[in-house]
Amino acid sequence: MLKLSKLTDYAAVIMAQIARDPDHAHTASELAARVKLPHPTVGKTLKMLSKGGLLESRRGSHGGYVLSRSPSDITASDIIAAIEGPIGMTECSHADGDCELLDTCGVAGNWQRVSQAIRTLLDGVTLAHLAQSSPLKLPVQLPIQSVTLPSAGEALREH
Amino acid sequence: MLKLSKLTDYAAVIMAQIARDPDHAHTASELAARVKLPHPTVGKTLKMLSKGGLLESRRGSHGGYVLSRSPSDITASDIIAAIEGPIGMTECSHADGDCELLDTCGVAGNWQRVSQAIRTLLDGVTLAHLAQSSPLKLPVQLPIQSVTLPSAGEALREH
DNA sequence: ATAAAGAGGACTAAAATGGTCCTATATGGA
DNA sequence: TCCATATAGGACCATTTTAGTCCTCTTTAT
Repeated sequence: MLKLSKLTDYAAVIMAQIARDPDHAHTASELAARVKLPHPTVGKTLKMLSKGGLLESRRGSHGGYVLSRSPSDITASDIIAAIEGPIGMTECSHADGDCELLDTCGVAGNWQRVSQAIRTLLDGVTLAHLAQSSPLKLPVQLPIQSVTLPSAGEALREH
Repeated sequence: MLKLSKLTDYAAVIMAQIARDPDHAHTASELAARVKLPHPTVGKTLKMLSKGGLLESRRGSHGGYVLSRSPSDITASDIIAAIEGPIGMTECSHADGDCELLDTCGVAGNWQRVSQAIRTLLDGVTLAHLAQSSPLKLPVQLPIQSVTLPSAGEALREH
């Protein structure tokens, strides 16, 4: 279902919490309590976000985590990539893909375009957006169809 | 990684095969040979696509599968939904979600918007697009940012 | 020194996924 | 009519992925 993993989901919620109070460090236990999830799980998630460069950590007493950039400079793509690795719909979406069906497949290139479009979309959603409590006011119909369809209709007739 | 399942991947390839030769029925064995995948797996995939209303099946000798609509009326969303169920990034993206963290979460509504945007994007990609052998010529940068960002920046300052 | 924190990784349990196979049913043709 | 060829619909198992826990080590403020 193109679903995010639970960990990614947690990550978003946790990042949003931090973003709403960005001026001091937050510990794993504090966040676990606020988000009502078990401490070890929250800890793990925070470590991944930190490794992914989205959080700065401070060890020792009075330690914790702080955003490494402003909420508007952290994107949904960043968060997803930190937990799940590079975003792509198919094996062959990333460079290292070694799909031996490539010749019979015939759709690889097109899926890659679609992946790219989704990535671009997620690049446009920032932590600042996610953290705001009232829903984002995106237009229900994005003008994507008008971008992809005309060229596509013609392209179909190319061969 | 927002990845499609392998089955969905197969489904797309198989649908594309059929779309390229839409005028007669294709059997599971024929498609399996063409796509170089095991017959049982292809059979399973075809059954799902048929149950999902994307293929019409004819039983018995000279049976097989035909597209139930024209390739330009079958979308990537349709294919994904037929194999993986409703498209949504999070549990709470669909109506039946029963996430008990909703109050502490604070990002649910926003993820739902993002899901919706992705769905809209995938609605705009048809089987006709996927089936064409030369890559879709989507602009690398879709103008999504210019749609989502301005309103979002203001929305942030609302509270 | 000590208590409070994160780093890193090993480990287990549970769930999803991929893949196979079997039986039943429908259809066309000899 | 009978047979070969298809799909329909599940049951089933193996594998992988995911979620979650735990332990030990290092860092840091008091």
